[in-house]
Amino acid sequence: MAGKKNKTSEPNFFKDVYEVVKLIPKGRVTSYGAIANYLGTKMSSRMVGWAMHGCPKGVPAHRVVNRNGLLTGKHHFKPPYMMQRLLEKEGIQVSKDKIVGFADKYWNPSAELL
DNA sequence: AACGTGACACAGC
DNA sequence: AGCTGTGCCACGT
Repeated sequence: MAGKKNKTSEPNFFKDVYEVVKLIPKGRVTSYGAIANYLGTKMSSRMVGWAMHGCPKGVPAHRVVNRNGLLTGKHHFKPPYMMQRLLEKEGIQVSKDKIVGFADKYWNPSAELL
C-alpha cells in the first residue's frame, strides 16, 4: 500500500526545529521567535517551545531561550540548572537565568543561514 | 469534535 | 514598568 503515514500530520515542523537548533554554533544562542520566524511561523513561537518537549538527543535546547534572553525553559531540564551549566561551559555567561550579552551572542538563523 | 494547555511574542493599559 | 489579553499552532484528554 501507499506509504501513507498513520500520523495525522508529519512532525515536519518539529523536525525543522531540531535541525535548526542543532545548527546553532557553539557559544551562541537564539530565541524561539527567531526559529519560528525562520520556519515561517514567526508568530507561533509557542510551537517551537512545544517542539522542544520532544527534543531528541543531540538537540542543544539549552541554546534556545526566549526573546528576553531568559532561560524560561530551564525548569524543564533535568536537573534544571543543567541549562545554565551547559551555557557557561560553552562560554556563555548567565546571570539570574538570563543570558549576559544576549544581543551579542544572538544567532539569527534567518540571517546566518540565509 | 471541542476544550484546555504550553519552554512565546506583541499590543494595550 | 509590570500585568492582562490576544494570536498562533499543535498535542493531550
